[in-house]
Amino acid sequence: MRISIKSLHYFLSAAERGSISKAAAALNVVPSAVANAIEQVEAEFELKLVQRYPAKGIQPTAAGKALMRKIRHLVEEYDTLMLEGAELRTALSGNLAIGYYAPVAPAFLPAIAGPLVRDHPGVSLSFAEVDNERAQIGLLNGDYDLILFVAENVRAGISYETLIEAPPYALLPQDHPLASRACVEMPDLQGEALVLLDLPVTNEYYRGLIDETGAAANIVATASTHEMVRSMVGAGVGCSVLNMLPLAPVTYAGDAVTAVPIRSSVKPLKLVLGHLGGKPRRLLQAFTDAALAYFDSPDAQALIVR
Amino acid sequence: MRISIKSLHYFLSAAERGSISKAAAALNVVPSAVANAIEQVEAEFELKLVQRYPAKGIQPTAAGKALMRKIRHLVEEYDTLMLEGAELRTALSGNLAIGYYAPVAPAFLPAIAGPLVRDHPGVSLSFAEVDNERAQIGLLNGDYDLILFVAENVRAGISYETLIEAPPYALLPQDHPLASRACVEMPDLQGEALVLLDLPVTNEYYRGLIDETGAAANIVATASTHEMVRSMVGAGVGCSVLNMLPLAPVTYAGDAVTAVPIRSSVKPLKLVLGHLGGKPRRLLQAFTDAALAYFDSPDAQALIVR
DNA sequence: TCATAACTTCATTTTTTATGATGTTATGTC
DNA sequence: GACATAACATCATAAAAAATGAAGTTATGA
Repeated sequence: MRISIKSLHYFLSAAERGSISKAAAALNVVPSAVANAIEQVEAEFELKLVQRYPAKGIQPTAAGKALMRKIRHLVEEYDTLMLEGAELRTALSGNLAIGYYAPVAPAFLPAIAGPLVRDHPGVSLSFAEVDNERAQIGLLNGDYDLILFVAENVRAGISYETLIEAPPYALLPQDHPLASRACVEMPDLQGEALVLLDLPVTNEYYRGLIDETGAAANIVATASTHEMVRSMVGAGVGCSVLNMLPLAPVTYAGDAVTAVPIRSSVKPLKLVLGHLGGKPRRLLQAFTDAALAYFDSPDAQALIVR
Repeated sequence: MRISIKSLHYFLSAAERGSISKAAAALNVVPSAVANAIEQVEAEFELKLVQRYPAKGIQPTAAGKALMRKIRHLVEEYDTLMLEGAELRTALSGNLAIGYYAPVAPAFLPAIAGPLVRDHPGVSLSFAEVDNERAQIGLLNGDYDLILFVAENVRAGISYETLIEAPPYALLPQDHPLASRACVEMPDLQGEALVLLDLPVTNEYYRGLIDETGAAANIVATASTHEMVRSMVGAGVGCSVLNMLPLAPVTYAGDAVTAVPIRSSVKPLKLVLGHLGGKPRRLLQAFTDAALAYFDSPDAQALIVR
């Protein structure tokens, strides 16, 4: 790595123009700087690359011409890299890798992603559905540009913006006695058959909530996907406690379910957008802005129960 | 051209290893130099490219990984250039462009070129038959690596090695009265019909020689190719004065011709190998060596008449 | 002959890069 | 839980590289 790309560029510039001084003027440096670069390149390759004509200019030799082609190629590659780097930052294009832990994400991510990819040709998004831990690990080791996750046990080095705070709600079969209530409290669920979501963050969270009922919980089923829990409730297997609400009023099985807010002292879950801080790519910024705007709009209120 | 390829290389090295200190050890520099390069690259692209873990190492971000691929490509291109440059100098391969002004060149160039291309795969030679001026101009402006020409009016900047000195000889039809002589002098040709070679260097040269005959020359024909002159002589059109001799004893027309040395004060023509000085490519050096060896061997004596 | 336009050389200044010392942060061992 | 270790961070300083500017040299052309 003895010779700099700058010297190669100076050499090329002078060889192309057949003049050290013309090149120097074009490069905004003094001629001796260019002359120096030429000598440097010749010394590096140990070849005579230009013939000098004291008062007339210079002329590349046959070997010089052969090298010019190769150097021109390298310099173009360099310029391309710089351009691509600038684009990575400034252009709304390229791929954005997003990892998410948000069981109802299909209810809102399309609304955020849709306009972005529609308005900006060249933009592509990769979504990976993972658990809360994997999302954070993936962000930290460069698998994702951005993660959507729950702000519990946030790792050092991850910054985040809150998208929405989702308080727990009771999910009930439509014909359940409590379904017509405007609001319930945890003790109301005492003795009810419960179907719980069993995922890394959620199980701790729901256990804490269940403790408020005051008696041993009657957990009849757990499931690792949100929709399975919902469909269980729809089929009358039991009631559930969840935080975010899909927009569809019926389950996959076609049953209607009802969400009723829970009055509780247990804190809401915070759905956040995590990133690494520092200068973000423009595409990342655009996605972040779109997500924040979405969750700031009334549309997003349909995702929670209050 | 703000960021050097060295910094990019340092960045890449560290990002690939996930460690600044490991990279520094591999690059034989101090870790802070590598840390500096990373900051430089991040500043240049205005992007966060690596996540730093104080006591553990570093981890490229998604944007960092995207750039690593591009930088790796550039660094490889750079290494390739350096290698190609080294090869251009050291390897016996590539193309050598040769310009020549030597009417009997077909009699000896194949003997020089043949072994070279046979023994070294990857070597190719381009021969251009041009006049003495064009050969020199072509060397000076990089069209040829090497020229074979006559050392008359040699331009500044061209160095040369003498291959052979060719004294003038008389070319006679086989049945000419002078053909049996061991040696002639210019006055012997007085009154003879003459066929002369008319080319930039040669016409001046032969005029000077003809002046020695002492009387007005009887020039019955001139031609711009050596073989045309020879064939004219073979057909009995007249005698000629030439310097170099093809190995074939007969002309294209099938006639036998005889060469008889001329005792004269006019200096022989010097056939030389011209180049630009400075560090030559190895292929150029190899060709030069082969040419010098050939003209040093007894074979070459058959090309002149003494 | 002289002015001009190029290249060369070289001492000096400026900028960039590398070093080395010191501090901080996590890991793992006793 | 103290301590050794292995990383990265920071920063002043040293070393190296690049750029400048001032002569000097060599052709060209008026």
